Amino acid sequence: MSVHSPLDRAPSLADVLAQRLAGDIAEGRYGPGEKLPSEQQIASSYGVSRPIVREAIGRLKHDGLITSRQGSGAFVAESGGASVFRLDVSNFTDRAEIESIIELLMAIESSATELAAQRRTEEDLSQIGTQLEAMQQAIGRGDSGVDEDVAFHQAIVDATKNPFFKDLSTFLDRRVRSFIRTARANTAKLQTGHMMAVQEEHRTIFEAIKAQDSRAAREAAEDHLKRAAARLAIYMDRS
Amino acid sequence: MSVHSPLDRAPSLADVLAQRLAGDIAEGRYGPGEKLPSEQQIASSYGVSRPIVREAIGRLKHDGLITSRQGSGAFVAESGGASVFRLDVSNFTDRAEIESIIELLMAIESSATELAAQRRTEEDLSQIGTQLEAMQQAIGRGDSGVDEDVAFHQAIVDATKNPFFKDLSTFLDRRVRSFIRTARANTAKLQTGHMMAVQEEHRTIFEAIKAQDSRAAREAAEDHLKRAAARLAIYMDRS
DNA sequence: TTGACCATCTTGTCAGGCAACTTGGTTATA
DNA sequence: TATAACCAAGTTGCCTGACAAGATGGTCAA
Repeated sequence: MSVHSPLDRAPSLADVLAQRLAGDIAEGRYGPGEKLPSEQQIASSYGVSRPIVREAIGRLKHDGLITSRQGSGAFVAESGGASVFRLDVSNFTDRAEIESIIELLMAIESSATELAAQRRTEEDLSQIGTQLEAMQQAIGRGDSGVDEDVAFHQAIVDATKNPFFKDLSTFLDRRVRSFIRTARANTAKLQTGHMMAVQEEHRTIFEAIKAQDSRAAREAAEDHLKRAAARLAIYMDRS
Repeated sequence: MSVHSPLDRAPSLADVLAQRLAGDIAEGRYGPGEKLPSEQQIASSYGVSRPIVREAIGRLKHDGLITSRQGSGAFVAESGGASVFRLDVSNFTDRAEIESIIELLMAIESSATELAAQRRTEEDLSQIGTQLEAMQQAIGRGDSGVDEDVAFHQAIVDATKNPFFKDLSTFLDRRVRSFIRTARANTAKLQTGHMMAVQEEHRTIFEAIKAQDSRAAREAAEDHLKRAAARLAIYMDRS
């Protein structure tokens, strides 16, 4: 039984207009700092109403592609490109895309673990330890332990004090978590053994962070993530 | 002489409304799959007009936070959180933020270099080699070589065949590049020596990728990026 | 009980208009 | 002539009102 994707509706006019304008900017038809035509002109030249133009421009503004000044006009943002990066993983069914995401997650988390080992305070360490313990108890209860697993990694990422690592990791974790959940549910027989292994790997990471051995922390994280990815791949091959 | 930032204007109504709605969703006031109030209701309850509500909702839709169906209503996206990640580095003046970005860039590029060593085709290798050569010629011409430097790393990231690495790295490079440019310009006396060193480090990376030695590639990339960050830090301390 | 049908609600789009702000030229003054 | 005040046109920000298209729930007839 498969869940139907929400069958992508016809994109709204504002959508296609925003995309066309973004394309025009990307292709350099409007250079950096250049003034865009007025909303009226855009509206008439594209054959849509001004509210549509406003909506499209508002979107580009939101993405940092353009800035507008009341009474003056809308201008393409300075210095090559947006100030906002959009990571769009909406088509989450493609296996290649999932693997790409997991790769990105591995890159982030292994680096984060290394940094965490260098920077962790005593409080960070206690937080991570708490999550490690929570995972242990989840195993004892026979829970899936996915939430505790994610929380453990989140605690590590928090210790880097780098908000970008944190936000990106939170986002990627969210996107991957449902996969992990179903994977663990569908491999119920192997679950206990797997989770004991996971916990062992977590403990190795924890000890490295505790010892502030960044190199060991990175290697332990890489090892753990590679194994985790392999465990996930087994599930994906089966389904 | 400092360039004034465009002195952030009063945020538009749609902006603050979008932020409030996003906050409501993040805090779980509207659960996943739940239906939002109608545009009319939102408009009257927030004291704004419907076009403003439309603009705000359109923004959230753009970010994958909600989906709307004509005739039915707007619904919070399923499965915890957006399908689009926004990396906002608009306040690029804060030094801590710059360092965080550089850290992220280092994490991405060192992992990318490792993957590139594993996956590079002959064509990838020749592309990377071409950029290495271009950098050499830029040094000969006395150019800054920033563009060639970036192109070299881009060629490596391309070889990973991972679009997320590529897009993220392109974006981060763009944001950091202007800094590097000014840094090299302001350290003109050290420039030649620095660039020879850079080129040497690049060659080490290239050789590792050529030999498909992923471990050596990662270490060379890490070494190079750490040195690059240190060179940048020298400039930032001076300014 | 079941099926067709319709009133109602909601979103998508449009038209027109007013207020606030910017800009460039015009005019009056020193 | 040069300068300063001023004004008119253009532009964005926002609003009201309206209609079309699609979805939903209830009603009524078979």
